[in-house]
Amino acid sequence: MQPLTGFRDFLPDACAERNYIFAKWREVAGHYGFVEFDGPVLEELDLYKKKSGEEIVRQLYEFVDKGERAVALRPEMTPTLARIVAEQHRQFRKPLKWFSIPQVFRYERPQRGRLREHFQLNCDIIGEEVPESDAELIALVIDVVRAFGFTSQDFVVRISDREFWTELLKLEKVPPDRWEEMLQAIDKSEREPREKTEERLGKLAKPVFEILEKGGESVKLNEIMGNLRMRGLADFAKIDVRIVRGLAYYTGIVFEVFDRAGKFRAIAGGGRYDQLVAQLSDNAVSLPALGFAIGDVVLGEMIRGNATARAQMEKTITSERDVEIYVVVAKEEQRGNAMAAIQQLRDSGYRVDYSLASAKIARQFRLAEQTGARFAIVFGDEWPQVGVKDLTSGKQESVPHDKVPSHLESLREP
RNA sequence: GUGGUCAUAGCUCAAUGGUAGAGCCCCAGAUUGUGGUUCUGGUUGUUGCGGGUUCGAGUCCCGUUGACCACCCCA
Repeated sequence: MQPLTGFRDFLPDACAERNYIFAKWREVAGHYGFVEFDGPVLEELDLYKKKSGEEIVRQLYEFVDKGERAVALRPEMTPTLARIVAEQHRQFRKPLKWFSIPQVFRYERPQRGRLREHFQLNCDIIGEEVPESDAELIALVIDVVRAFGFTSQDFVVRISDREFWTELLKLEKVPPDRWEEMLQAIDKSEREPREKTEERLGKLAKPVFEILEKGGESVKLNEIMGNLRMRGLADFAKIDVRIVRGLAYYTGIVFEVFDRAGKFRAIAGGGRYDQLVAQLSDNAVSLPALGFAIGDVVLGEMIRGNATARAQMEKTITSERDVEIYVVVAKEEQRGNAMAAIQQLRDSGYRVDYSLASAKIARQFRLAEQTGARFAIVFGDEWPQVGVKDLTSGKQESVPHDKVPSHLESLREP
């Protein structure tokens, strides 16, 4: 039996990596004053339809439950957040700075960096419209990636502004109902042959390509770059108006994070969605909002593909997982005394392991080695003395059993 | 949804159409109380599944399931 297509088992090594990633995410979000929330994995299908239209249903894990409700596994966190905020925002001072680490689902064929489920860090600021909030959010995404050991040599945030393009569309008198189509064409221009994009854009092709070739900018974009420069983060970001993002709900600044080597798909993306809360609450509540998401799959691939990031991860995982003390029961008659010591050491906060079944001494030492223990404590004929062995140096000392805790403390100091 | 590549031991992989193997891991031993390196021995398979061709199929053909990669789409 295997897991379903596109789903993962997390064996201990994979689970340790996942926990490492989550811990870094929580740590950095905390540095920025964000607080964690969560919501249901299952939502009414309408929540997603309302936001993205019927065609999204094709990629949704969607079904009718036993109460005949049309439901879907969450494909992203933003609609849930917008729903919660529309209902509950009065309880909280603005702006809200919230993050979440949801597992999200999509029904599509798995491929590199993309499965049918993954975890993502979502960070959102609700109720603030000044560009400083856009800069703050971008600084956060930069610091999230930096936390894994990556530098400005490894990744870059490409920052754009949908308003930059909608201004042009207004100027060129393109009817608003065709804006989304035009934005999609610009979004695809990097990945498609020029002729195809020209065809999509029609009379807009000429001005758009002029801008793309000489590089666009705006007062707002320059202000955000200036803000990042003050933080010393300018090397991690650049203005790039080619970024538009596929989702229809973005209204202003949008950005995506890429590895500089271009080996992976976008590792994070986000932007401003000032209308979404109003849209989901039928205009009962209107709050400006912005957020980003970064997934665990591509980030994990990138960490494993980078020597520095990988070493940092492995070191952290090892130091948190290895047991510190392995108790060797050299004589079965000593098992009772060993158990008492094990309980005491565990109460003191040590990670302690031992062989549940009786085993030869050599095997117990091999197990001590394999669990990564720094010390072995041998219970045998010397009782009430016990042997405390430093497994790194191989040196063993005989210590009265009741002096073991203080002896370990003295060895631990340096 | 479309296309390509692949599927052999727990893991990584061999095997001209002719008796299914290696390394790693695991287990046991090398004068009965001390790990890492060594040496010796051992366990492990309906060759993903179902059909077909053939005297004979892991190998060739068809189907199916799954994996990987690309496209579509992008949260």
